[in-house]
Formats: sequence, C-alpha cells, structure tokens
Amino acid sequence: MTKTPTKAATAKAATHKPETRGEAAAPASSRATRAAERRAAIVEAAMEEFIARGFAATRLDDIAKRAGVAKGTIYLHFKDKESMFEELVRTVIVPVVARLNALPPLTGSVRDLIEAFANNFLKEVIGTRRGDLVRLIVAEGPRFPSVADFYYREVVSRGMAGMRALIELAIARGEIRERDLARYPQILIAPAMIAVIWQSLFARHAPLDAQDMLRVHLDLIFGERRTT
Amino acid sequence: MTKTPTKAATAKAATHKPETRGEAAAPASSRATRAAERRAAIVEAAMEEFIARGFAATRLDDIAKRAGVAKGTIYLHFKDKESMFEELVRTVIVPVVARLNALPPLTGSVRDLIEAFANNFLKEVIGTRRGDLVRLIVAEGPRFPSVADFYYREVVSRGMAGMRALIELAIARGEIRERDLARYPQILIAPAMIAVIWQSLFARHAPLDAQDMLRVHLDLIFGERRTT
Amino acid sequence: MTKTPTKAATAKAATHKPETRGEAAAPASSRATRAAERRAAIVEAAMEEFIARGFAATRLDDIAKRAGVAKGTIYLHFKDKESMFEELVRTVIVPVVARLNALPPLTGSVRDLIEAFANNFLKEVIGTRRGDLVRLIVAEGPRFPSVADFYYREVVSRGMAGMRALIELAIARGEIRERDLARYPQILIAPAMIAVIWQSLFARHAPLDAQDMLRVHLDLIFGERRTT
Amino acid sequence: MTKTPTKAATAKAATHKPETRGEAAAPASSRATRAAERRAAIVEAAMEEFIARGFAATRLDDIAKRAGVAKGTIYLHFKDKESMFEELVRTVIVPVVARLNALPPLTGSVRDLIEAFANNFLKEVIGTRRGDLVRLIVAEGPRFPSVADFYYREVVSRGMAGMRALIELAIARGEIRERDLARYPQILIAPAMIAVIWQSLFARHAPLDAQDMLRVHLDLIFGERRTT
DNA sequence: GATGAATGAGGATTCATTCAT
DNA sequence: CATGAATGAATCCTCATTCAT
Repeated sequence: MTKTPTKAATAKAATHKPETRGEAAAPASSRATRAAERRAAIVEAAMEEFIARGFAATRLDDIAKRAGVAKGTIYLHFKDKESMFEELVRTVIVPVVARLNALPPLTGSVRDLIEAFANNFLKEVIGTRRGDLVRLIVAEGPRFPSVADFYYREVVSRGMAGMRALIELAIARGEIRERDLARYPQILIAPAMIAVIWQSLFARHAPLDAQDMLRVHLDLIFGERRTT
Repeated sequence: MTKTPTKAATAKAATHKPETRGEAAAPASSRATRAAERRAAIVEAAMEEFIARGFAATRLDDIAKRAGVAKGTIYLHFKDKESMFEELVRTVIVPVVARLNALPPLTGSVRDLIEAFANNFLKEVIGTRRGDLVRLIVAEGPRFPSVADFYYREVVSRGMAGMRALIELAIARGEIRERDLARYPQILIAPAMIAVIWQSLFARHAPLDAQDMLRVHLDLIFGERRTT
Repeated sequence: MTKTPTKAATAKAATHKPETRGEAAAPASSRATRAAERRAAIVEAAMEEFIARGFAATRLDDIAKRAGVAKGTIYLHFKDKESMFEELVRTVIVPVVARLNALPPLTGSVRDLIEAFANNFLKEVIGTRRGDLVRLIVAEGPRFPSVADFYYREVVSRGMAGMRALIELAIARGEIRERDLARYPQILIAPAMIAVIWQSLFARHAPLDAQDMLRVHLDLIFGERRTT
Repeated sequence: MTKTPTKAATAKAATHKPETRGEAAAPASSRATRAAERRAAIVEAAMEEFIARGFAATRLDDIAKRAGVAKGTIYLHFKDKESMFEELVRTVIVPVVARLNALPPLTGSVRDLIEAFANNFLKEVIGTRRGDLVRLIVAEGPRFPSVADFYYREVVSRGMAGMRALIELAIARGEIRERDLARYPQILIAPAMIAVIWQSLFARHAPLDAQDMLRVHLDLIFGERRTT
C-alpha cells in the first residue's frame, strides 16, 4: 500500500532519475529513450493481444499488463484504443515497406530474384507474428477503413507494382510466357497469401509445406527448372 | 424478412392444421412455420451484423432489431451469442457443402468443368454475402476453433479432395503438364480466394476483374486456350 | 412441435376426459375437479421451489415444469408471482390452523397433553416440508408483511393463546411452579422452533435429537418425571 | 458514510505521507485509507440492502447508490454478488466471534455471568442490525451452504461449547439442577433466538419485552432469584 | 380453459477512459 | 511522467407476464 513514495520529495531535486549512474557514465536511457522503450513495449504487447483476440475483444488492461505498464500510461502514447490500433498497424508495417523499397540488386534471372523474395517471405512472414498481422488486417479491415487504406496504399499497391514490373521484365526476357500475367500480379502472390492464412487457421488439421508449394507455383509460372 | 404475413388471413379459415397448402398459396404459417421463419430471420440478420462488425463488436440488440424480433426471442433459438455464431456458420455453410457434393456431370474437358465451377464461384461467392462469410471465418477462426474445424472439415478438405481428383484426371488426360500441382490444389484455388478477400477489402481502391483474372490463371495452368 | 393435437377435435365430444372410466362409474373429475387438481399441483410445486430457492430466486418456469402444467396456466389460478406466494402460504397454513383449533380432549395432565402436542409437532413439522415453510416465512416475512401478518394472526397468536391457557391451567393445578411463564408462552415453544431451524441449517454439521431435547425442556418446566 | 472528507484540506500541508495525524484530527485519508473506507461503506450498504430485501432481490445498483460509489467500484472489492454476500457475512461476524472469545472474568455466580451475557445480547443483538443479520443467515443459509458452514463453525459451535461449559460448571456448583441441560445448550439460548426473530417479524403486532422474558427463562433454569 | 412462443424491462458484469496522487 | 482507483455507459442474458392459437 501507499505507493508513490517519491514525487513530492523529488519534485525539484529530481534531475536524476533511477537508472542514473554517476554523472556522465551512462547518460543514455534519457527520459526520451525510456519513453520510446515504453512505447515499443506497448506496441509489442498490443500486437500480441490484437492478434490473439481481435480488436473488440482485446482489453487494454491485458495490453498494459503484458507491456508492464499501467493502464493510464497507454493514454500518454495513444489517444484511444481505436487510434492505438491504427497507429500500431502503421508502426509495424513501416519496416516492411522499407524493405520492399530496398529492392535487391537484381543480377541473375528474374526467377532467382522472385525465389529469393519468396524464401524471405517464407522465413519472415508465413507462420510468424507478421503473418498473423496480415490475417488481422483481413479480419478488421472492414471496420477500420483507414487501416485497410493504409495497408493498400503502403503495402499492397507497392508490392503489386513491384511484382508487375518484375513480371514484365520476365516476359520481356522470355522467362515467362503467359503475357496476361502482368495484368494480375495477384496470381503470383496468391499462393503465398493462402499459405499465410492456412498457417493460422488450418495448420493443425493439415500442415502445409509452404516452401514446396511456392516452388511448384513458380515452376508453373516459369516452367520447370532443369535441375542443375 | 416476411414477418407475420398471415394471421388475420388464417384466423377463421384455418380450422385445418399446419402444412395446410390448400386454396391459394398464401396461408401456411402454422406455429412451427412461423418459428422457422423467425429463426431464419435471425440467422439472416446475424449474418449481416457479424460480417459488418465481427463477433465481439456485434450487439445482440442490433441483430434482434434487424430480424424484427425481441431480444429474448433470440434465446429461444440459440443458447448464447457464442453458440449462435457457431450454429450460424454451420447453417449457412451446409447448403454450400450440399452443392459441392452434387458434382456436375463431367462430360467435356476438365478445364471446361473447372471453368464452369469458377464461373459459378464468381457469381455465387466472390463479392457476395457468401464471400464475406469466408472472410468472417478467416477473421474469427482463431477465436472459434470449432468454427475453423467445421469449415475445414466440411468445406476445405472436401473442396481440396475434389480439386485434387480433377487435377489428377487432367494430368492423366494431358490437359495439365505440371504434375506436382496435384499435391497443392491450393494453388488452383488461391486466386479465387484472393478475389474474395480483395473484394471486401480493396474493391473500392482498385476494382478487380475477378473473372478475367481467373481466366488468366486457368490459362496459366491449362495452357492458353486456342480461341475458337 | 405442434402440440395441441386435441382441442379442436375434442371440443364438443370431449365430455370424457382422461381419468374418465366408463360412463357413470367415476363421474368425478369434472372440469372443476381437474382445475382443483391442477391448482393443488401448482401449490405443491411452488412450495418446493420457494422453499428451495426463496421467493425472488424461484422461477415460474420451474414451478410450471414441476407441476406439469404450462407457464400460462399458473396465471389462470394466481394473479402474479407475488400473490401466488401469499396465497400459497395461506393455503398451506390453513390445515395447520384447523388442527390447532381442534384441541385434543384434554383428559390427563397438562404435561401429557403438551407432550402429545410436542410429539405431533416432532413428526409433522420438525425436519419436514412444513418445517421448512416456517423457515421460509422467517426468511421472506420482512418483504411480505401480509404473509407475516397472516402467519401471526392465524398461527402465532392463536398458538400462543392456546399455550398460555394450558400454562395457566398447569399453574393452577400445580404442575408448573414458575408463575411468570404464563406471560411468555414463547419460552415453552422456543426449543421447538430452534429445532425447526436447526434441522434446515445445521443438521448436516451436528444432528440434533429434537425429541430428546424437547423432553429435557419439558422436564425443566414441569419438573423431572418420575420414571414410571 | 464519510466520503472524501479531506482532499482539499490536505492538498498543501500533506508533504508528509499517510498516517499523518498531526494538526487537528482531520487529514489521514491516504489512498489506502480511502479504499478501506470505501470498502467499509460498501459492506455497510450491502448489509442494509441484503437485510431489507434478501440476497436475490437486492440490486447491486442500490448498494452502490447507498454506499455512494459507482457500480463498478464494487467489483474492485468483490468478485461478484455472491462472494460479496459471503465475504460480507464473514466481515460482519468476525468481530462478534472476537468478543465471544474474550470471555469475561467469571468471578461471581454462573447465573450472574449468564445474565450479564444476556443483557449484552439484548443490547447488541436483539432488535438491532446485528439481529437482522442472524435472520438473514437463517433465510439465506440453505442457498449459501458456505455461509451456513461458516456461521456454524465460527459462531454456533463456539457459542454452544461455551454455554455447555458454563452449564456444567453451574451444575457442579449446584446452581442448576437439571443435569441433562448440559446436553442441550440450545435450550438455554432458544428464547434469545426467538426474541431476535420475533423483533424482526412480529414486533409491530405484539411488542415483546425481551429482557423480561429472558429473566423469566433464567428463573426457570436457575430457580427464582430471591429478590434482594 | 391450456398452452408456450414472444416480449422487453431489469439487473449483473465488463471495460474504455479519466484524473487525483 | 506514471499510476491504478474510480467511473458509468454499454451489453449480455433472464424471467415475469401476455396473448394468439
């Protein structure tokens, strides 16, 4: 009982805060840094909870507990539950976008590039927390147009544009025969998306070898690879 | 829809009981019939609401209002909100299953059959309430394992088995070259699923010509069709 | 579904009802009789439920089920739940009152008479449904002044008056020495009441030999009996 | 009672924390203290309501209103209505138990001691809120076995044991002749219990001079007192 | 008279949000 | 800045009562 034993006493003299060690030693962990850490912890915790329960069924209490902060603290970082959700998606999506933009060099064949991309997707998205986020967006999209908008604008449309460019290049180079494919990059991506959804819904009924499936799909598009 | 449409009309003439189908086409509406109608109205209304808001955010009150019944009436048909959701999915899915089982004749080529199937899917699922239901299942699946189970068992596994059989037949007949495709019927279905999701999330940003996309996809799998 | 298979068909021809055996044989069971039976069944069922759960927690649904009638039927006999409770107590109490009035002959000693009375109370009240009713009245009395009033008027005051008369007689005859006892017949009755309450609350923790206790109490009041 | 009585007063002067008892008698009111006060207010209010209406008919809303807190606050102190009731009885009973344990010295005669006890009971229980609690336990006991258990264990069995010891002592000293009384301390207590119940049910029909009744009862057991 | 489906007011409980400390 | 006690609107569910059959 009787928490808050400080406050009054530290009010003025409290230039130093907990972690403070000596004078200059570890000036790090400034107030701003600690705030950022807290925010990160909240985002992380919120992700977990929203993915596990969906937006409406998630309790701020649980997020706070998981993040190790008090409920009120959340409101220092986010206006309310709704905008927390929206900002959350943004925050988590941004790095993904960054990576998309950082197109790899593109030296060998288009297929090699796409295969590399697929492998990366396999490791980083399918069956991971990030994959669950995709499912979450599918789930909550209709109730959060701004989220769907953002996701479309930042991820989908860019990804599609990139894919389309690659497909066109592959067609030009003769790697892909089906010329109409360029109009529907979705076809190229579809199995990957299905894999994402499959893993969160049906994995336990029927495990899916996503890597092999994606390989087959690429074979279908690029023609079977002559095994080296 | 169709609330108490009779009553006044049957008041006197209805000396005969239930199934009465005499005279015109009007009466019918025995107590049992009315109950069934009510249940149907509730199911219908619940569908709309759950699709629009998700499970947790849907208010029983709104379902009742939309169905034109009192709140309490819902509890005459369903134990609680949760089992209503579960039964609802079952109820709506069953007819779909029935249709899946009613395999079409299969006379011409496999491609023709699949194309017919795709066209049907296009009309009946993509962009319709039924399509939204699929998205709903994707959204709520993790929180309703029984729903995901049911859906997997009744729809996914059966659909996959059927597709696999068709693919194998097509391979045997030489319609499809990629032999590994039989291991992943998901690849065949993926674009259709993507179309379903696309329509509810991104249609307004970028309309998708699902029919054309599916055609391209089939061309990819079966080889381009020599336009008659 | 569709119960009520009779009604219309029996409407006129139904002079005979279930129990009806032969023509004149048992003309009884007229409509009025059946109604009375139903009412009795409801009263009986209500007693059980009210005793087990108290007034507020008892569901009319359960009473109806236990009585084997439809919920609506209850309203043909009672205005509402509240007055059902009140009438119920009256109905059940009346026979008790009748018996109280039917004072036994009074031949031998007053002690013999009271002992006989105690034994009767032991058999008919303590540890029985009737005893539970007493507890029920204690429980609901404050919320049902009319019930408490009725009980006081019909049972308590009469019982007290009767006891007082007996005590005075016993004092006059020299059976009881403590003259002031006539002012507090409650003292004479108290252990019996305690036994009633004890049986429904603590019997399972510590069984009480009510008969022996009452004997000891009478010994206390009348002096120990010279064992014959 | 006593809602936030401080606050304004302590605002500035309260550089020192909690238990502050300086200056006048006012401040104190730390957060923990305030919580305790609130809990006490809820317990107090709940007592009143439960006694007045019984468990099932009592509305949490009314308790909150009477306690001067919001509905939700109750749930910060109690898990639900049921455990509130159970804890409530415990909370209120405990001090009583404490007093029972604090046996008085026992100098003079046993009768004097019991008389003192009776007078205390008269003042503290009969016709008071505490007496009503006894009636409440009788009323709700069957539906709250844990409450009946607790009450039996903490109050009844202890009280009975104490009474039995006194009775045996009185018998040994020759103050009481009826040796069997030791087997049924209930007889000694019965009139007091009856008085408790009488006051809440019939007081307004026929007021009872409980003190006088208890005196007569003790005369019956110990023999008439030779008025000094 | 009987029935039981339908009603909707009422009440327990939850949880996002606020704010004094 | 951080905290978490307090709030009360919102929501699920129950159940006494009605009434068409």
